Amino acid sequence: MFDIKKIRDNPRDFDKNLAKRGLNPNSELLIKIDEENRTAIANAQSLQEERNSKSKLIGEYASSGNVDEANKLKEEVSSLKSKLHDLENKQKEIAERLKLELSILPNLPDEDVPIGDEECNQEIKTVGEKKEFDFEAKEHFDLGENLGLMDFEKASKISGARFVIQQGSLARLERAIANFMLDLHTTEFDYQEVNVPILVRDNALYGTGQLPKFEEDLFKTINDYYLIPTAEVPLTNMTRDSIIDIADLPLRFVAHTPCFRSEAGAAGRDTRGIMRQHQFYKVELVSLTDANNSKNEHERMLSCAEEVLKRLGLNYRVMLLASQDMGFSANKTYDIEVWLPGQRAYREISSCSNCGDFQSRRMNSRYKVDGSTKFIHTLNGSGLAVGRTLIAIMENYQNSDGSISIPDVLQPYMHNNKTL
RNA sequence: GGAAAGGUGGCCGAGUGGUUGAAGGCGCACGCUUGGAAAGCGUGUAUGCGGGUGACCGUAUCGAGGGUUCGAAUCCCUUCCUUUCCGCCA
Repeated sequence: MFDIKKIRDNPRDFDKNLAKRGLNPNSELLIKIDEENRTAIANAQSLQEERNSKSKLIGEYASSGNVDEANKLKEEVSSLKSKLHDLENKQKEIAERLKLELSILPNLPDEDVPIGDEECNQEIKTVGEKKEFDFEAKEHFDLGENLGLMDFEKASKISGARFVIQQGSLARLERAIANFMLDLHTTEFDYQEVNVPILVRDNALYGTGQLPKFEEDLFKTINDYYLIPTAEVPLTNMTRDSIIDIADLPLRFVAHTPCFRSEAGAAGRDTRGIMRQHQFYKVELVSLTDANNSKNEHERMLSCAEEVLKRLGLNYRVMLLASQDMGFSANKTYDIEVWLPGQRAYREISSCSNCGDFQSRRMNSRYKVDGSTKFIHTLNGSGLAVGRTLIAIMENYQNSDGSISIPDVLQPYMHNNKTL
């Protein structure tokens, strides 16, 4: 969400930044609505002033017993009412329209974000080596089904497409992955573990930017709750409508939750396996910082997510997303892509975004510094997507007999077994 | 699900129709006092919007939205949230 005053002051810069996002210039329209709004405010206010001052007089006349004067004024004010009502309604309508126009605009890219679509994403670094096999590496769903631990058919009978049932040691491995991540982030990286609601109201989703524009990506209950598409929603909203002392920043939260996505626009993509499910687990990192520290925090968050992959011995690369490939609320995003030998491709396993004050304006999350209040900066990142980590482990640790070795760091969570 | 009580400023809390943006307290800031600190005393201390170069003026905001009224924190309706009791329940 943008400050209309900034747009008013610098419309050309604003439009230039929109262009980086691949959007048409918009400042002219916004400024026009804003002007209408301000005119409407001025009109309504002058009538309000008249009403207020005359009503005060009525009070004075009434208390001094001057009934005639009071009655005369009452009639005058009465006659203002319908006109004032109309003006106020008109102003509200305009203000709503302005707010809607502003709320569907994405955050603008930071200056070091490459301009363009996903072709322009920049590879920042690669860590580790692609695993080589002396046999043909299988994809995770073949491995899982062959082991009898992954069942898509059974799941589809219960819930339809894009669901899976995992059993036995594989179910345990997924839990182990999540526990390992939570332990790492809480004990080594200063993140506080939080257990959050996974049903949320529209306000929370508005705050993080999923609403009003992306409702079709969400699942909604018949009682108007939404299932969270990511724990970013509840975690970031932890500071909604509040003012934090700068001494208490940064706040770092980590949560392990199921995530629910309708995958409305993804028909035909990743239809096999657990790559793209309606329901999946994710360990999510959220940091809330002051305006001066979000850039550092962003790098730090990326390194926290990377550390998970390093300790699991997985080959990955870090991509700096181009302006048109970033999510709605982000001003800068790093994706971490893990190497999947079965697919022979790098696939996204984490996305770490700095949202600046874009979300906090929507949530009204502020901090206090030297007596003045400012909007906090919000950051979120997967640390990591649990289901996709499971895929990576299965494909990278597969053996020629179809068994899967368990990475060293996970063995303590797996009864010290070495394979499944 | 039934019954009831509440939601007021950074925090606590008073306020049931009239100059109340809102008493009082806490906190915070500045000043006085002190060798220094504490205590004490004094002064100040919400936010958005509109207008003005500015001092400042106007307007809105007492959970949210609507209504009654010349005038609403105060009355009415709707809604959200919190708490208590009963019922049910993982």
